[in-house]
Formats: sequence, C-alpha cells, structure tokens
Amino acid sequence: MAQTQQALILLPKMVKSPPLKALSLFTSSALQGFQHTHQSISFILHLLISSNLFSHSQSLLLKLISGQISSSSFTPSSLFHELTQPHLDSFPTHVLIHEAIINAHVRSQLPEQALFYFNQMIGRGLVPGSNTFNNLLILLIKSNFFEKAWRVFNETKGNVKLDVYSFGIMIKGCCEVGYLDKGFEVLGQMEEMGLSPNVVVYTTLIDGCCKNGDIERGKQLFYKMGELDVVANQYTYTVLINGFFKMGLKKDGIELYEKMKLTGIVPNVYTYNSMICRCCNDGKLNNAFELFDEMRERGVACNVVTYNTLIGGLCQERRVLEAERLMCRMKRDGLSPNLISYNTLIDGYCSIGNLDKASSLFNQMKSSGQSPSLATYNILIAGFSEAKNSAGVTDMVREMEARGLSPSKVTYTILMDALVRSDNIEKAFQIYSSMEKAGLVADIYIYGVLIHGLCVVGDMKEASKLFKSLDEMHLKPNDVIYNTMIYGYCKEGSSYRALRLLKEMGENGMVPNVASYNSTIQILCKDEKWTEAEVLLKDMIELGLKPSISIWNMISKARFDNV
DNA sequence: GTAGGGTTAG
Repeated sequence: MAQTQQALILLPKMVKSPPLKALSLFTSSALQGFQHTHQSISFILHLLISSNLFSHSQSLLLKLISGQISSSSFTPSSLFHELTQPHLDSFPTHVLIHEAIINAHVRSQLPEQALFYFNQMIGRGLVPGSNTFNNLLILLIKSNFFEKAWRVFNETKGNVKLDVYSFGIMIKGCCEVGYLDKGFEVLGQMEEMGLSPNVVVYTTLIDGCCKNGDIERGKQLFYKMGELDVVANQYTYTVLINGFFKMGLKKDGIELYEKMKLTGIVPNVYTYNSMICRCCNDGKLNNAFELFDEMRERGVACNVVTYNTLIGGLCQERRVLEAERLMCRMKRDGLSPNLISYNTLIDGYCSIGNLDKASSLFNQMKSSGQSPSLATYNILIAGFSEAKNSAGVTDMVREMEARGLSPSKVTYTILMDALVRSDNIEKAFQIYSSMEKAGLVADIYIYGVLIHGLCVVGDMKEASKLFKSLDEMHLKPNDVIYNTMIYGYCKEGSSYRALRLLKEMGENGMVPNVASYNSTIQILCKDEKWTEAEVLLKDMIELGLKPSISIWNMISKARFDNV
C-alpha cells in the first residue's frame, strides 16, 4: 500500500520530465521494488510511443510480459486490456499501442496472445502495418499454427496493409506444410492485387515444388519468371538444380548447372555443395573432388557442409581412413568439425566394424566440446549391435539416458532389428511393447522389423495379420516390407501369395528386388506354374535384373520338356 | 533482427 502511494507520488515528477528521464525514473523505481499502477505504466508507454521511442517502449513491454517488472495491482493481461481500451487518445497512438503490444508478444514467442491482440485490433477497425502483420504470420507459421496463419491471412487481408513480404511468408508457410496448391493460390492473389512477385517469391515457390515432389511445376515457374523478366539468381538456380538431383533427374540438374554458368550466374558454395553431394551419392568421388578443387580455383570458400558431404561420400565407399584425413585437413583449413562431421565419421567406422576407433572419435568429439546428439548414440548403438557387442549397446543406452536423451523410434528400431537378426523375436516384441509404454507410436520401419522377424521364424500367419493391419493404421508398406513378405511366402511355398504381392508392388510404383523375383519364380516352377513363371522372368529381364542360374535351369528344362 | 538455397543417423 505504501509502495503504491510512492508510485503515485512519482507520477507528477515523471509528467514534468522529458521522456527518457521519465523512463529512467520509472525503471529505477521499478527495480527498487516500487509497485507501479495502471496509470504510471500507461503514462510512460504513451509518452514513449508518442515520442517515437519505440525500442524503449518495446523493451518495457517485454519486461512486463516476462514478469521482470510486475506489480500486485495488475497482471500483464489486465494491463494490456486497459491499455487497448478505446478512449480519448489520439488515433495514431492507439494504433501504435496495439502494434507495440502485438510485437512484444511476437518477440516473446507467444503466438496465441499475439493473435488475440491482433484480432482485437482488427475488431476495433484499426489497421495494422504490414510489419506487425508479417511478424505475426512468421511466428504463427514457425509455431506450427499454419491453419491459424492461413485463416488470419485470408480473413483479414482486406483490413491489413499487405506487401510482397506478406505473400512471400505465406507462400513459404504453405510449402512447408505441403500445401503446394495453396502456395500457388497465394501467388495468384498477389498478382490479382497488382503486386508483382519478385525473384524471392518465385524461388520460394520453386523450392516448395521441389520439396513436395512436383518438379514439373517448379520448372514451369522457372520458365514463367523468365517470360516475366524476373531474373533468376544464385538461389533460384541452386534450388532447382538441387530439386532435379533429389528427383533423380541427374541430366537436367547438370544441364541447368551449365546454363547457370553460361548465363553468367556464378555458382556459390551452396551450388557446389549440391553438386558435390550428387557426385558422392552416385559414388563418383573423383568428380566430387574435382569440383572441390574447382571451388578453390574460383575463390569460392568451402565450408563445413562441403567437408561433411565429402567425408560422407568417402565413408559410403568405405574409404574411412581418407575420410578421417579429410577431417584433419578441414581443421587445418580453420573449420571445426560439427556434430554432423563427427556423426558421419563415427558411422563410417561403425560400418567397417571398427568400434574402437568409433569410440575414440566419440570421446574426441566430447572433449572438443561437441555434445553428442540422439543421432550419435543411435549410430553407436547400431554399430555395437551390428558387431554383436551387447555390452557396448547397454553402455551406450545407459549413457544416452544419463544425458537426458530418451530413446527415439530410431533407437528402438535399431535395438529390435538387432534382436530379430539374432533370432530373438520374443525379446524384440518385448522391446516393442516397452516402446509403446514410453508413448511412442510405431511407424512403418518398426512394423517392418517385426514383420521381418515373423517371416524369419516362419510365422506367416502373424506376419500377414500384421501386414494387413498396416492399412487400418494408414501406413503404406514400403518396398523392404513387401520384399520381406515375399521372402516369407516363398519360404513357406505359397507361390500365389508371393505373386500377388509382387504385382501389388508394381501397382504401387515399387520395384521388387532380385531376390523377390528369383524366389517367386523358383517356387512357381516347383508348382509347375510355368506360364506365370515365364511372365515374371520376362518382367525381371526388362527391369535389368539378373535371374539366378537355377531359374534358368528350371525354365529351360520345362521348355525342353514341353517341346 | 519481416520472405529464398546445400550435409548425417533406422
């Protein structure tokens, strides 16, 4: 009570001072534990805003939201309610107060509250500037409230000042949640409003096309921007080149890369990294290193990603020693290996079965100040289980949990897979139920491991039951699962079941592996279902797969007998 | 400090 009085005593003094002096009176008294009131805060905020001291009003609001400045006479929300009441204030200040409150909630990462004050502002017929609106959109999208962002965008776009950024932000949001059509819709709205999309907007949407698997539309947009004289830049080319590569369209990617250089757009580190990554994935390490040299010649500085990509490429070719040497070179180059560098190299050593080296790198990583992630543990756990070192596995799981990291679905997959591979299907199911108890929902990989386990032990009844239940769970079986089921059916001699799944794979756009063809044909032959066997044989040859010798023997014998 | 690109793990 006494303190409230003090604050009231302070008010006349603040009124008489210039804005910054008044503010310092306010903050120093607040720090001394003064209980401020609606009046004193309202006064100081209005003063700061009407004097254009926005950063000061902003930091004051942030302190109020975070509770750094508090008072027993109000809560932040009662205060903001009071502040935004329509009263006799001059109109511009009222707009600015609303905006300041919305911005402060945005900066405090409080999407729901920011949205609340935004809606209140619109409801009062006030028009927020595009900055305020755009920042709100960004926060909503970043906080996974895309639907809210979409609704706000569409419901209020007539009452807000929109600019190119607003549309760009919204398009990016659409692409991120996979609503490509909506992204194009926004582009259309933008054009209708007479705003010309710039290169950033086009690049964002082209990237969205690539990431959502619709490279064709991305390509069309690229042409469209050319027709509209919007000049593609390094970003645009890199996005599309990478998109081509991701879709396996190697030729188009390289062609565009050449076109980029011809047009005089210089490839930068992103472009090179994308190119190098493609070479590595194709196992063309020589080309990758040629590009690496070319970068140096052209003065494009490589970065951690460049090195990581090359380290990964070498590891995939099992050239792990060279990968480690490259990591040393990276350090000499003044770049510190990051989490991905270590994870990649540790995985490399695990894959050649050198767990000692993997462990020592793991220690090196920790002593260099890089903290292991869940992925690091998963890699090591996979390495130890592959090496059938169960003590190593247990240690890793223990250390991981001691660090406060809980096993992820990937961890469970690895553990269950190891058990299945050592014929311990019951234990695998036990792990499966402990996973469910931990609140994790099994995904297609987990079911893949379980189905594999059931097929290995020959329990096709259970395997088929599980396989059929995938559909009810809205999970699409992947090619691994199909191949596993086919393997299981062949083993038990159910040729027609295997054949049906083989066809189903094709209908779903998957290519069965050689083993599936070989074993299905084999049992079809055994059942003397020659016509079906011949058809499959033709299919597999067309796909470029090599039938096994025994199949040739069986088939040619049948042909001979029939003649 | 409002929108755009590249690398790892089942």
